[in-house]
Amino acid sequence: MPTIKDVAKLAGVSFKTVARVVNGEPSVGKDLRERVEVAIRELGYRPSLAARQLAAQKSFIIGLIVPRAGISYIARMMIAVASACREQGYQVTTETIDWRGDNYNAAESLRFASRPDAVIVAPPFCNDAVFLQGLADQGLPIVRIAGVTDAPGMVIPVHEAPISIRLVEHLIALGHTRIGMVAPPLPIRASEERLVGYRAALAAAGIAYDPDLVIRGDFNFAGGVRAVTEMLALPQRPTAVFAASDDMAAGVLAQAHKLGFRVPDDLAVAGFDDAPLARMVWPPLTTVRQPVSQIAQAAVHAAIHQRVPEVSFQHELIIRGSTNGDRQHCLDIYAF
Amino acid sequence: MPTIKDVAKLAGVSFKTVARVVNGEPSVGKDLRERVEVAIRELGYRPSLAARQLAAQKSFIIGLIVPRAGISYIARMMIAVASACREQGYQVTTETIDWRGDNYNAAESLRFASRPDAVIVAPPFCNDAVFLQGLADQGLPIVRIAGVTDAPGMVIPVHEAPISIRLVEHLIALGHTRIGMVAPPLPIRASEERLVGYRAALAAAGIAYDPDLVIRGDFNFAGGVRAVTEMLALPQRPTAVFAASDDMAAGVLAQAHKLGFRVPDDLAVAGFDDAPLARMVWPPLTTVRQPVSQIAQAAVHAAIHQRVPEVSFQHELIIRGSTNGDRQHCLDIYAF
DNA sequence: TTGTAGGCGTTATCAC
DNA sequence: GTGATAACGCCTACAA
Repeated sequence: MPTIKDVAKLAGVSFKTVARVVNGEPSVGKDLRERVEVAIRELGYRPSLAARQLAAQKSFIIGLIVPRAGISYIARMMIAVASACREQGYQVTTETIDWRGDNYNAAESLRFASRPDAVIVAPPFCNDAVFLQGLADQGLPIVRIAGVTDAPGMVIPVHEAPISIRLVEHLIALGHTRIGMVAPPLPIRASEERLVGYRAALAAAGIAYDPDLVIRGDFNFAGGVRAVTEMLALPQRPTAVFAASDDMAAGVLAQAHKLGFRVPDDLAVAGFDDAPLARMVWPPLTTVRQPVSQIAQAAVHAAIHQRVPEVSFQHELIIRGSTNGDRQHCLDIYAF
Repeated sequence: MPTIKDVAKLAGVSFKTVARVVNGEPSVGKDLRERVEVAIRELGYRPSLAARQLAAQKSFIIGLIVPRAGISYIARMMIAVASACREQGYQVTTETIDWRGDNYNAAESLRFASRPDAVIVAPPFCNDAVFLQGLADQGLPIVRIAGVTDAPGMVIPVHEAPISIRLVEHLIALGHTRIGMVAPPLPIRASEERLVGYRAALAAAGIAYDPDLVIRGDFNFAGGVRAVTEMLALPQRPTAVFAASDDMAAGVLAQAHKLGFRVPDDLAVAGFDDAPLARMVWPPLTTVRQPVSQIAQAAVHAAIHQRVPEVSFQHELIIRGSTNGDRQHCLDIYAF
């Protein structure tokens, strides 16, 4: 493995000049710069991360903290964060925290061996003040994706109420007036806006809010199954259900099938996330696609430059067979 | 951040003694060792990875190369490899390669900035000799998960024929004689054994092999849709379909629904992988669970010690509503 | 614009 | 058993 000195020798310059070229500093003569670049290519030189880390007292690593549940959103986030980091010459190390219910091993999990320069914290941990304080105490700059509570760290704001309104408006436009909601587990998280949007859309359409039609789930398949079972047993059952995640929507769908309801004729179903799953159930799910890669880019930028960029994210309403009756398979390859 | 010298000063020993304690070398007196351990705890000292990397000329990092498609298998593999590495004091960096069809950017993708000490290569790349040679040329030790072709690197052998036989036997025991197969895309990969097992089980039961009933898919949902469409149009249609992945099985299932076939009454369906998806479609899929974490552990061991451990892996047949008629939701939380 | 000295926190080598 | 001393490859000063 060639070192900076090998390059310097071959190019006939001091190693500091090579370092300047490598780091893109402007103060290098054109001819020297070219000689150095040729030598670098010749030798296939790549700077040693370890040496840079040691000398610069920076790791060039961004930590990413995600839950172990909810694969598709995580996978998308991991991939998006990784590629955003790479563009900036950084690496990612992902810390996957077991999250079952509310019982997870907080700050202790976070003794990153790699000593990241900053950490990006995804939901739901981005709203756990104790957990975040533990990170802050380690002196780590923190970026919270979709943070809503009062806690240490920069926040990448994500607002889901407007798109949720549009989704419910879509259901209302189809003629539904009894619309159930499988809501997010806890009020203290960004996803609560999905419920807020639901209520706003109903109100705007002059439909009374019926608390019996709102049941909180746990973002898992099982939560959807349970919630819809309960709803369908009501004297005035819903004719449409909006689940706050695709996993829960899949539970709603499966249970509807099991109970013999036809979708969307007897019961319309909509989800949230546009997980791969959404296209693989039958009928495919109407849902909302999150701008994950934009969010990831903003988070990485904030992590590296200690400043949240000013951007607004564009969610997308995706209408499929589970609501509008146009029963086609979605055969596109899933784009992360 | 305390250094080894801070610890040494506090403990009143030379920093080399501290290093000996940290690295678990036996040649340290009992009293000194305890003094050092106390000092380490006192200061919350953790050795700097960067410095170790630089001095030892090792990165303590294992590279993992996975395709971008097929989320659940990847996610499980990533998590399993990461935790196996952590147990050994190593880190992982995952390189996700875009793989659509056969057109991926091979060796170029692999200039790991982190200079891993070894790389673990998952399917399908583990059977691409050119690709692997590119890695080998970089001087990287290679571990191939489920490698079957002749190529550089150690191989973690995975055999899927026996469990495939059991799966098809299960279908035969239910009375099926016309059993279709949505086969893996290419013969040159470990998953081909799924087809081999299919044929072996049919032969053992005295059922003639009908090439019309075997259609190769691409491991994606769309492949399952296409394959089953073709099969169901045959003069003598199958009454059961074994798809070589859960994604394809989901395609089979969705298309069966769309065409009005009842599952499993009109058509039984089975998959492979036990992806989260398998429990979220209706009816839930009969499938095969891969021992991913055992495989990952073996691979990590091989990567670190340059030697493949002698282990055999235990696949598991999981029977659900898509074949046996016991139509229950599987509500367990997915265990990676 | 270019080059030199010193140090970052470990491991490895060799004395004691 | 224990402890100096020299690397490891690069960056940050400062000097020329």
